[in-house]
Amino acid sequence: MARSTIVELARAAGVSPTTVSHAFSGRRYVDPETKARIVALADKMGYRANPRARRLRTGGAGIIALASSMPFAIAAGPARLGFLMEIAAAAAVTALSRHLALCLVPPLEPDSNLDALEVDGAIIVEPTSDDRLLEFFSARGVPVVSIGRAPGRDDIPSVDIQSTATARLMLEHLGANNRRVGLITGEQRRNSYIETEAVYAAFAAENGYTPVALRVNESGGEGEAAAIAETLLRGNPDIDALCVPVDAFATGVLTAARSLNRSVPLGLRLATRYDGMRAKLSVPQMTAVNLHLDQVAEAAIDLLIAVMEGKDPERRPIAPPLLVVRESSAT
Amino acid sequence: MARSTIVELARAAGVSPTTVSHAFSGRRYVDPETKARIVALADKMGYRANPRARRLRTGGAGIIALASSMPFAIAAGPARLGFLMEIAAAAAVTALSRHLALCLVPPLEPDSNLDALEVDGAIIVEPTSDDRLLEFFSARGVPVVSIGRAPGRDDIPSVDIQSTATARLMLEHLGANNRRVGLITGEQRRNSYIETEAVYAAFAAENGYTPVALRVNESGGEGEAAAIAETLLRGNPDIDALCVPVDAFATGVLTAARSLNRSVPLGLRLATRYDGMRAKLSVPQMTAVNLHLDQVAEAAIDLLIAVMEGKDPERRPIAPPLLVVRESSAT
DNA sequence: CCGGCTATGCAAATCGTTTTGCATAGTAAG
DNA sequence: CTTACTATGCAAAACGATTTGCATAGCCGG
Repeated sequence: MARSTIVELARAAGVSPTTVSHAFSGRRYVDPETKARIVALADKMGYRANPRARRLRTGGAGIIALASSMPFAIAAGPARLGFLMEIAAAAAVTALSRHLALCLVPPLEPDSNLDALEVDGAIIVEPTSDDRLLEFFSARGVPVVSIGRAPGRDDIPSVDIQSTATARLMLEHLGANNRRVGLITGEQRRNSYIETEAVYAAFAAENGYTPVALRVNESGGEGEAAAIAETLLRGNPDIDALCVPVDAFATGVLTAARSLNRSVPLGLRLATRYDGMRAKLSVPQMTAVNLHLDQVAEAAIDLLIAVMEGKDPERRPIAPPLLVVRESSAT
Repeated sequence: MARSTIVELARAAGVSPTTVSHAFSGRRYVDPETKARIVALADKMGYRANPRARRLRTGGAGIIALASSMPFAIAAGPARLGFLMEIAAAAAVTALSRHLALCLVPPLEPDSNLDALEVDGAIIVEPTSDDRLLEFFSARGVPVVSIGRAPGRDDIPSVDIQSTATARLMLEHLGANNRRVGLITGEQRRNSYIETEAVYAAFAAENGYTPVALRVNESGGEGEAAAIAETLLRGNPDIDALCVPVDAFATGVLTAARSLNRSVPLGLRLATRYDGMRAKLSVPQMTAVNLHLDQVAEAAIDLLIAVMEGKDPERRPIAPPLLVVRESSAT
C-alpha cells in the first residue's frame, strides 16, 4: 500500500504542507487547534514522514557505523568477537533509543567499496595507530569518535575505557603477597596496550624489580600467546603472576601453565581484562575486569551525537572498572 | 567540502545531467567516447552520487536489518549472543559486498519506536512462533526472510539451518554403543527445537525406548538448565547420553553432571549444537556441530535480496552440518 | 487613522538524483 | 523523395519532505 504523503495529509486537514511540516517539527508556531487536528488525522491516515525524502533535505542518514579494524569475522577467529559484539549489542540498543540505526562495518579490505555506505558518524572500537577505518571515515568528513583513545590522534574524541585504572587494578591485585608480575600484551599499537604497559613499567619500578613484558602478534592468537608465555615463564622463573589483558591470550597462558606444570593460581596467578565468556568458562575461571561496556557503548553514542551536532561533548562519567576475582588469582 | 553534484559534473563534461546519469547506470545508450569522458572527469572531480538523493528517487534504503527476538544484550546474558553475533559478523561482510549495510535491530521493547528505521528488508534469526519482530516487519510490508523456518509461517522464505540433519547427527553419535539418549531443548517454539524434538522421538522409537525429553525456560539460562538436567538424570537413571542443542544449557548440564558425580563422557555423553566459544572452552570440551554459519548468513542475504527484487529465490545449497567430536562424547 | 506588532499560514524554492518523453541528425530502405 | 529507423542527448517532471520569504488579518498604542 502506498503510504500517504504530506500533501495528502495537508489536503485532508485543509492546510498547506508547510503547516503540516511545522506542526510536527515545531520549527514555527502552529495554532494548537490546527496542530491537534493534523496530528489526529495523521494518526488516522497512518501518515509517517518518508525518511528518505526527509534525509535528502536535511542531509542526515539516520545511521551510525560501528567499526573495528580487528578482523571481524573469521580472520582472527572469534577471539576478539566477544568484546566487539558485546559493545555492538549494547550500542544497537542505545542507538535505537536515540533514533539512529547502528550499522556494522567489517574491516576494510583493500578492494572493499564503501561508497554506498552513507552514515552520519562512526564509532571505532579500540583503534590502532594509523587505523584504516578511522582514516577512511575522517577523510570523508564523517564525524568519528573512538572507544579507547586513538593513538597519535588526540583530535578524535573518545570514550575512555579506563585502561590505566584497569591496569592498576589488575596489577595491584596480582602483585599482592609479594608476587612478581609479568605482562603480556599485543603487538598492535592500541591505546589500551600502551597505557597498560606504561602503568606496568611504573608498577614494576615501584616494587623494585625489572619489568618483564612481552608482546604477542595478534594474528597468532591463542597458540602464539601460549608460546610466548612459555618463553617468558622459562626465562623468568621469579615471575609468579601474569597480567594478560587480552582474554584470548590469557587462555593461551593457561595452556602454557599446564604444559609447564605450573598450577594456577598457586604457582601462577593470572588476570585478564575483558570479562567475557572466555574468562567465565575457562578452567580455572579467570579473574577479569568489569569494564561496564554497556555504559561505554552508551557514552560513545552520545558523544558521537554531540560531535555530529557540533555541540560541546559533555563528558559522562563511566563507573570505575571493577575487579571480578575468580579462581585464577584467588589467594 | 561540499561534494560535487551531477549538475556540476555534467557542466564540466559539456553534457546534460541526464547523460551523466545514463553513463553510470547504463539504462540508456551513451556514446562510448562521451561516457569515457564523463567517467574520467568524475574520477578527477571526486564525484560520487549522493546516496540520499538516489534513494529518494529509487525508493531503496540500502540497508537491511538483522534481528532476533532473543533478548539481545544483557537480558538473557551473553548466552545466545555468540550464535547471533557470529551470524551478524558474517552477514555484515556479505551485505557490504552486495552494497547493503547491515543494521542490528534490538528486540522490540513495548515502548520502542522503530518508525525512523527504514530498511529494505529484514533477516530474522530463528524466529519463534508469533515472533514480534517478524510481525512488525511484515506488517510494514518490509520483505522478510528468516534463518531457520518461522513456525506457522510457511509464507516466509527461509534459509534452512538443517536442524533435522543436525539432530540426527548428534543423536546417532551420542547413541553409539547402545547409549540411551535424552533430550533437552527450550520452551520457546523455534523451528530448530521442533524439528529436533521430532527427530528425537523417531530416534527413540527406532531404538525401542521411551523418549525422555525436557524443556528449559530460556530466561532461566544455565542455572535453570542445570536444575532440569538434574531432575532428568535422577528420574531416568538409564539415560547415559544427552543431546542439548542450546550451548548455554549444555554448560548447565555439565554443572549438573558434576554435582551428580557423573563423569563426562564416561558416565554421560554430551553434545550440543552451536560450536561456539562455550563448546570449545568448557571442560570437558563439548562435541558440537559446525553449522557453517558463514554460509548460512551469506545465503540469507542473497535470499533476502532475491525476495526484495521479486525474483525467484534460487536455493543455494549449504554444506551439510559437520560433527566436531570432542571430549564430552569421546568413546 | 497610521505605524508597528503578533499570530497564523501559504507559495515556492530547494535537496540531487532518476526517468520519461521528446528532438535532432544521420542513414538506410522503399 | 518519402518513410522508418537508429543513435545520441536534452528538458523537465518526478521523488516527498523542509525551509524561507512573504501575506493577511487582527490588534494595540499614539
